[in-house]
Amino acid sequence: MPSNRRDHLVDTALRLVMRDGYHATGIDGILASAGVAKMTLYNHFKSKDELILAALRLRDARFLDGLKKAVEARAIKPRGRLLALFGAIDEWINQPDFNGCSFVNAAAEYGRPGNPIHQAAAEHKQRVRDYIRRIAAEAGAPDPDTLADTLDLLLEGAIVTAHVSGRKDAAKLARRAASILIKRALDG
Amino acid sequence: MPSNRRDHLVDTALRLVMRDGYHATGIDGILASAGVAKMTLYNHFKSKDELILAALRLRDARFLDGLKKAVEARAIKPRGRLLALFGAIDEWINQPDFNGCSFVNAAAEYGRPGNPIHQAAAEHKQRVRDYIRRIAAEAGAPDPDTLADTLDLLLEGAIVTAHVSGRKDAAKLARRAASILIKRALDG
DNA sequence: CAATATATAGACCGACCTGTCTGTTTTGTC
DNA sequence: GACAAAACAGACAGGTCGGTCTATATATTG
Repeated sequence: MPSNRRDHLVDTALRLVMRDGYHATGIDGILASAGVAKMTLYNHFKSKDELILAALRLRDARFLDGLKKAVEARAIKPRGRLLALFGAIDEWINQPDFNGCSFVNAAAEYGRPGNPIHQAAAEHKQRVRDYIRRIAAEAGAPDPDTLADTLDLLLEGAIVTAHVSGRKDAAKLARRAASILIKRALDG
Repeated sequence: MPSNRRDHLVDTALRLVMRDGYHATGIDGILASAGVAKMTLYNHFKSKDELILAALRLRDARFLDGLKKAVEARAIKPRGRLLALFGAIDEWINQPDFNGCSFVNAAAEYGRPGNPIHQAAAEHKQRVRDYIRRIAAEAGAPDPDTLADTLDLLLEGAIVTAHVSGRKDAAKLARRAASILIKRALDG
């Protein structure tokens, strides 16, 4: 039963690390921004890394939930939903506060694959891929794994390109390529 | 005419930030690893950020040079070279010390697009895209820009997926999708 | 050899870092 | 209103950060 303050702390930490990065965001800044005392943090978490892990779990849940809702609102049939993935990402990367994928950024700062934070990023990406795979299977793809992996590559490419290069059209571009690949995978 | 010590410093800085990240790599560590005095650094650079910028310029030159050489060694005809891009990236991401794209990682840590380091990352990506575009044009693509942008998305997706998720087959997967898209763009 | 530029080691600065501790105040529950 | 749990503010510790400064030593060049 997590207390309200714990949730508020995690939410604040997530907001700040998404904006400023992980190493660049200090404990004191999070506490000041949340209006929470230091000992409250260390009563709920063993370390800054544990707080970050909780923040990433929150981000994972929110992102997947939002993605699913956006996709399902945009299309009913599975094939349409595969394309709707790119519409949802397009909307996201064009938000003014878009700052790249928190998990890619986390993996960038915690580069070693054994690091728990890096691992959490990998697990998030796995969950996204699982979701895409499910839609691909529902669409009747003969090889839903490969189709999901391929579409996921395009999505990741669009997200990272939108961030690094500021290409706001990256998702639309990815969508065009995806359309071809989906057609070929399902109809070919 | 840059002095040898300057080059050595930049080279050392690049190696360390590629391994450990930008904020996580301290000045003192770079100096100790390079065997160079602190004042030597500040005689050649105004700040740590300037040193990082020099390191990224070095990385940019090395990466593009290596990519071109690898591509040109793998195929003669432009269409083969478009596919060879993915072979080159495949080789890279399967190296044991692969730690993601330094420029994606830089953009992750210096998230604001106005930041000079972020900007250097964007410029690097632009140069990569320009190179791909040139090959696409040589291959006779009716719309080399779009083809290059699309292939670049797949490449970026493969690089980031290989790093975050440890998918060593990401480039091979991307290559398969690229093959379809190239065929369609050139023959379709 | 003399003169000048460059590199050296290392002390030092103020700021910031994560994490600990103390004592006080608020909060929630019976 | 009594009592206990939780959160409070804030000092503190030990370290690291980027960056400056001094004084010594090493190269380079005339």
